[in-house]
Amino acid sequence: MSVRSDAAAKTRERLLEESLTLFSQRGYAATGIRDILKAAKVTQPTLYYHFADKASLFQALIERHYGESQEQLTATIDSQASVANKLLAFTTSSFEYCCADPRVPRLMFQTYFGATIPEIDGVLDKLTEKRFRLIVKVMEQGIQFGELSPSDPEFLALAFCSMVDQPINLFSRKSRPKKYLTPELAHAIVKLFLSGASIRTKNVTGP
Amino acid sequence: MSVRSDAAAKTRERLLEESLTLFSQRGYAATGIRDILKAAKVTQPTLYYHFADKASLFQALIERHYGESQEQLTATIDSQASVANKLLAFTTSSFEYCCADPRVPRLMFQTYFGATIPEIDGVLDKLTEKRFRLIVKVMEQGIQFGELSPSDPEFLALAFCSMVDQPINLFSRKSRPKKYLTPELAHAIVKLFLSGASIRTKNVTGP
DNA sequence: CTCTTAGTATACCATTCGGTATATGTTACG
DNA sequence: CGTAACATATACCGAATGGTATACTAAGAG
Repeated sequence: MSVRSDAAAKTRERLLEESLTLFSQRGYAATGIRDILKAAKVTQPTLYYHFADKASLFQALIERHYGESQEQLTATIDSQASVANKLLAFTTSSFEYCCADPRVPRLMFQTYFGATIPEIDGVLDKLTEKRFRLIVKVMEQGIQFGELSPSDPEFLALAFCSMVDQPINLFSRKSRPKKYLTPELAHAIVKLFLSGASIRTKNVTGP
Repeated sequence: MSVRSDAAAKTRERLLEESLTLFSQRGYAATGIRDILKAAKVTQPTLYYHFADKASLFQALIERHYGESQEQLTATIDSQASVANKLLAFTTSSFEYCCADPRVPRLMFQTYFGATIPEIDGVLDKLTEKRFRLIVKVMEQGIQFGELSPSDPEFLALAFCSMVDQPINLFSRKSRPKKYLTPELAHAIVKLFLSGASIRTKNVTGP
């Protein structure tokens, strides 16, 4: 790494960092290139030296952060043996990741659930699908090994991901996600998913 | 109703109808006033005769449709006695409402979860809060009357609403929401919420 | 020493945005 | 009949958009 290209990497980094802040706050469409330039203290030709256009900058941003979180998540799940613990690890890890830098989930959810942007469309689809498949696998294991009652693993994954992601989505928009996305909440979600909310009276399945 | 004001109501209606289609597809920011004019076959001064500005048109649109769905939902819940049936009615009713016109939930979720739009901010907050409170009440009843095991009713409502709303949000973006948001899915969600996913082995609470 | 990299500053482009102005027309109601 | 409601057509506004062009510079690399 030469001094020259090292400095270049730093400006590139500054562009990504500042655009993360702005995109996550105002969204892709409402964030002007000039806003980013001002925040990163860079002139317009410089931005177009590092990135082909606005969409490329955005895409680079998404892919970097999604890759990060995906790796972390996979490792955390694999470190656990039982399905219950895998799900708990998935939840707490997702919560922690959100609390560490709420800009990231905020950008993701906002882009995924917000208005369709033609230039960006489909960028997130493959990435979210990958994360979903991770949980489907866990559910399949759970059914196979007798931890979960036999049912559609895709349905279970959808329901569970909903219970995890919706709170992240909601609270990452608030001022203090850390106040809400606690380990206690993670635990409560997993427990509810596994055991349900109803009072269980003499409902025995075993012999 | 005079003939005159009746024709006026029809143009107003046409503006709302076409803007619903466009806003739900492209979102508020990306939908230009000119797009709406072209679709509704109306000139610009006419729009500004009926609505003060773009934001007012949008707000009128939101409030109309949210009011509709809210009334329907409250009535459906009240028509049921047990908590289990209330939750099932809430879910199926929400699904049906989405299938009847996916543009509506699509607009709602997109606006709520999408990028913050200063002119619109807070319009949906009170409305979604109202819907949430509806479910909190049901949970409180369920705990009080011994149908649900004692726990935080707000947490239960959050989890349940997540399981219902996230699929609506996801599938209202697809081409055929009716294929996915079936009564069977509604039933499965309620059952999962009440009974959980784990195999229940000799887990008796009663005497 | 020269060439390339990574930048700056400034100016400009066409297009679109939400919104307004003005002037004209139709038509139903009092 | 006259007036007010509801509409048309056309033209315009300032501001902002994403993106480009030109000219110039600092400095490390070969």
